[in-house]
Order: sequence, then structure tokens, then C-alpha cells
Amino acid sequence: MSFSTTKKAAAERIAVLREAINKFRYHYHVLNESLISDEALDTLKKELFDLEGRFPELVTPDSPTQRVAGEPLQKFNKVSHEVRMISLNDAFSEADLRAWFERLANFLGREPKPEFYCELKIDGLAIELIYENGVLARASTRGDGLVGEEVTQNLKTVEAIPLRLRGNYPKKLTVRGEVFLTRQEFERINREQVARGEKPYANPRNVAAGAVRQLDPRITASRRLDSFAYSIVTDLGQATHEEEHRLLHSFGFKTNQHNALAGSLEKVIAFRNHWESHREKLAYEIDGVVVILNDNELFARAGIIGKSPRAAMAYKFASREATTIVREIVVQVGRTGVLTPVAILDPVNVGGVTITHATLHNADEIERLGLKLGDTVVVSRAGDVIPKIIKVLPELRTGKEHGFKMPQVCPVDESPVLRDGALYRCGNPVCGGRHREALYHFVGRSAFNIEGMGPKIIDRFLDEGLVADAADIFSLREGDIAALPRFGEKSAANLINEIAGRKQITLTRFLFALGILHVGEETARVLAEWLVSRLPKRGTTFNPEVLGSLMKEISVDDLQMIPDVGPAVAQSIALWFTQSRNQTLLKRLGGVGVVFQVSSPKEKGALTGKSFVITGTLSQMSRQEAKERIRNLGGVVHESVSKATSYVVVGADPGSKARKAGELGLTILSEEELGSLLNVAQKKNAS
DNA sequence: ATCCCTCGAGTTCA
DNA sequence: CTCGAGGGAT
Repeated sequence: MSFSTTKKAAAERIAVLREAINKFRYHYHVLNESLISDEALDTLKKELFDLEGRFPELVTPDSPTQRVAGEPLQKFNKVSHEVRMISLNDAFSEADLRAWFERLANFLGREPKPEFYCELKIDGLAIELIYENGVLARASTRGDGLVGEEVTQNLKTVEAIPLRLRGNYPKKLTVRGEVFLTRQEFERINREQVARGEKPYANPRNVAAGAVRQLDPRITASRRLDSFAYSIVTDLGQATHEEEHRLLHSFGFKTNQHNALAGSLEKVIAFRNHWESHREKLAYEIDGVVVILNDNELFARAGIIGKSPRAAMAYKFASREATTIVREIVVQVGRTGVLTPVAILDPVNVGGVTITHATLHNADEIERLGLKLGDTVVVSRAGDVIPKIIKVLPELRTGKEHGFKMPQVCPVDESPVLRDGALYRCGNPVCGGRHREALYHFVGRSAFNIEGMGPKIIDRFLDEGLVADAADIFSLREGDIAALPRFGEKSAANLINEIAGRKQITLTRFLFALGILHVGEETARVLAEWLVSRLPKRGTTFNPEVLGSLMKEISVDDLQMIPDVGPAVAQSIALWFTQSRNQTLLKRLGGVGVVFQVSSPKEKGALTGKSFVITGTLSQMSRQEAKERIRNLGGVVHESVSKATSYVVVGADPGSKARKAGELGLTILSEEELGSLLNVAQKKNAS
């Protein structure tokens, strides 16, 4: 909430935030069940912290910001830590990190040698282990930092924790580390859980926490926990943090080999960025990196500020979930007249980008979420890209929220709205909003592919009256365009040239461009193939007008003969071609010189019967190009992976399809492998 | 009548 | 990428 807030509004918000945070914490820490993700809860805590920072007079001693961690369970013996187990301050950006180093230099009175020890920040449970005469004597959880719970018996079941030290160990040794579950173990446990008909656990961290606090150590053992050690509390004269890790390793502890020394802040940033993009490759979950001033003497001199050490920082990854507030719901009109509600959000950073809008799909989705205007919501990015509202937090309501109803009339032209299943449609088939979207679609990449003619340009042409429908695009004149403000002669000429070059088009692209309901790329293709096979006498040029008269004669029953075309699709196609408005458009398109390219006969054979799915970004050829080459060789390209898929081509940054392909045990091709497969297929065809 | 597979449509941000 | 729904198989 970066806008100014009145004190009254702040007080109100603070009150609901505290109540909600307390509820979530109680469930999480005491009952070991999470109602909300850690990341979303963090956003709420940060919002409360910021608000209290701006209105310090509103801070009360019982505010959740005034405490370190949850109360220990009653079941375990309590142990006091000799040295308080502190938490780290968080940095969320490069700027945060640099500011931290500047403050540190300031405090020390000089810039310390920039040597940082960087560790992966494992998402697990902090623990303390005490060894006497080389034997594990006591193990405890962090608890509130001062007092934790004794869980020695349980942690003795963790194979990665030595029961007896190796090497040249001191008489007494206190070390700290993390216990956690690998992703693989987590999944195994969840599979068992589901098989028993119980709800799966939310995240590995929760299961690890539950396992450590089991009353029966045999249950802990069945969880197969893992552990890393990361610091030594006992003074053994270690000069650097790096040396501490070497010592830990020599005593027989498991330490993380990815940890590294960084000689500059730039190197720290690079380390953190590297692991942000490679975190999925690790066997366990991490939520950032820990940056520690390597020199132990300086580290000690820097001391503690608040409840965290001054010379260390948790440099977090961008959260993949956060909370924000729904300010408004606007309704957009799509190409087919469907009304789509979109939530306008207070800007919030999720996964490194600022989110301001999120689609709500339709009225049912709003109802399912139980969303009201003014609600606090959890947002994430589906597939790490598209913003999505996951759930509403009714705990944070003040009573001022109000419900949302889909409009009765179209927001563009006020025609009555008709309900069609889950969808609402503008009743006017030539509604201005629909028409606009239809034109965007017409020039789009899979249709006429007119480059340099995006939505912005089309809007201007429409508003200036240069263009009223799709056919007008082809009779645009250079002078008219150049006359528009901020349109040079050069760019006008380029655009005219581009348009002229697109008058020749494949039948498939043309049918798709028309924007007939239920006719997408795939249906346009089968429809085109079918049409070509029953084309009338040769000789006449095949253009939109001829297509129009041809289609007028075709019945719904005929159309249903086409594979993948059933009653709904056939009806929609037939209806489109019987409407005089559309017939006129086809005539005009023929009149301005649009003609169909006779598709080159297929280089049949080599890939016939093979199906492909492409995911990720290709570098050598465009996705469109790859699709065309595969089809020319007789292969088919699908959008989604199924067990019938022969090859999955995986480019850079693949989506979830790559994972699914792996699960189904399908053949995976790299871009290079696809290239050579295509070359081989081409040769085979030639011979 | 019911399940499973595909396709269509809509959407975000850098 | 995801959701809903059309189409075809069973």
C-alpha cells in the first residue's frame, strides 16, 4: 500500500491484519497445519510492519511484529540455548543488499574486505546439536530463539547427523544446522498419505517440522529427514566462516557443497541469481541465499541489531506468492463477445514482476473464490507467468467490501447480455468491442500475419475512419496513413508494402482469420483440407468470393463428415456463411485482391503417423517454422501432451509439458535432435 | 451415458 | 498456461 493512508484506515487495517496473522500463526506453529503459504503470510507481516512503521503510535506490545517465533508445544522438555538462536534480516533486491553493506561499512567505520560466505538457505527447521566428548548429548529446536524443545531421540534417527564425531574434536562442541525433507521424500510421504485417503501435506517444511516433533521416534525415522550443519557456536579459534564449514566437515557433519566464497557484492548477486533460476534442480527446497561476512572477528564486532546479526543477511528469492487487495473489477469484451471480468490489484511483486491485473475468467470463478471488491487475496503466477488469484482471505474483511455482479448490458455498446453456460455474451454480433477484437485477430500471427499492425495501430485506423472492416485494410493508401500524426512516410510505405505482400494466403490461415466461433487453427486446417479435396473445376481463381458461394451450398450434415467437426462446430460454420454481412465481406475481400495460395503438395511420407508437441523457446527456427516443416513431412503438431504423442520437442525454459512428457515416458527431443530428425526425413522423402 | 483427449479462447508482463 | 466444452471412443 504505497498510497497515503489515513490514520483511521491504517488502524482498521492493522487490527484485521493482526487478527488474521495470529490465527494463521496459531494454526501453523501450534497445530502444525498451514492455512496459507509462508510467502503469502510474509507479505501480510510485511504490510503490518510497514504500517506500524508509519504509525508507530499504533504499535502495541501484543502485535505479531513484536515477537520472534511461536510458543513451544507443551509435550517436550524445554532447553535454553547458551547463545540465543537469532534470525536473519531479509533483503529482497540488489538495492537492499547494497544498502546493507553500506550500513555495515558505516558501523565498522571502514569498508571491510568484501569477502562473503554464501550459503543456500534451506527451507527447513533450525536445530542445535550439543556434543560431549564427541557424542551427541542433546539436540533441540530453535523455539523462540531463547528456549527450544529437546528432540534428541528424534534427531538421532537422522542419518546425516553424526552420533559420534570424527577427527580432532573438542571436549564440548555446539553446532547449528537445518533439518529438512528432500522433495523426493516429501512426494513419497504424500503418495502414502493420499493412498490412506488423507489430505496431502502442503509443503516439505511442514512435514519436517511435524516429524521432528513426533512423540514416537519411530515415526520420525520413517520420515527419512536430511540435515546440513552450518555453524559452530563453540569458540575453536576459527577465523572465518569458511573455516567453520571446513571444521564441520572434518568432524563428520554433512555440509552443503554448493556454498561458496564471493569476493564482491556482484559475485554475491550472481550467486543468488544463479540459484534462483536453478533451484528446481536441487533435491530440496531453498528460499534464498544466506550472505555472511566471512571474517569472524569483524562479524563479532558488528554485533546484533534488533534481533539479527548486523553482518549477515538472508537474500531472498522473489516470492512466488503474495497478498494484495482487489480494488476494482473491470469487464472486457472479447472477439466472440464473451464478457471477461478482470481484477485490478494494488501493485505487488510476485516472482520478480509487478502484478496489477489478474483475470477472473467468468462469474463462476468469482463465486467459487467468494471474492468481493476490497478483499485481500493471495496471488501467484500460474506456470510462473500468468497472474492468478488463488484465494480470498475473508479474515481480513472489515465489512466494507461489497459483492460483484456481472453487468446486465455490454460495457462497450450497452446491448443486452445473454447467458451461455458459464459465460456471458454481448448479444450484439457487431458490437464495437467484438469488432475491434475481431480485427486484431484477423491480422494476427496465425492469421494474415500483418506485421506492424498491432492493436494500437488498428485502434487509430478505426478511430480515424480509415478502416471500417477487414477488407478496408487492403485498400489503405500510403498517403492516408502518412497523414496521421506520428506516422512517417517511410513507415507508411513499409506497412502498405507488408499488407500487399499478404494478399496471397493459405486457405487455412484465411479460414482461421475469419474468426468463426469454434474454428481455431486446427479446425481451420481440417476444414481447408476437406474443401480443397472437393474443389470445383480447375481454372477459376479460388478467392474469398468463390469460397463464399461454395460454402453457402454446404449443409450442416456435410460439415459433420469432417473429422473433429460435430454438431456444435458444424452449426457455427454454416451459420457464419449464411449471414449476408459475412457474404458481403467475402465478396469485398475478393474484390481487393485476396487470393488463396494453392498449398504445395505434401512431401508425403517420412513423418506420417508421428505427432509432435513443442514446448519452450527454440533458438534456431521459430515455433511457427518448426510446425510447418513437421507438417510438410506428414507429421502432426499438437498443443498438449498425451500418451499418443510421439515426440516432445523441448526448447529453452520449457513449461509443464516437459515434465508431463517425462512422467508419461515419452521420447524427448532437443532442438538439435529435431533439426537432424527433420533433415533425415527430408532426405528419405527425396529418394 | 460417461470418460478421456483435444481444441478454442482468453490473458500478463517485460 | 489453464479452463471449459466439443467430439469421439467405450
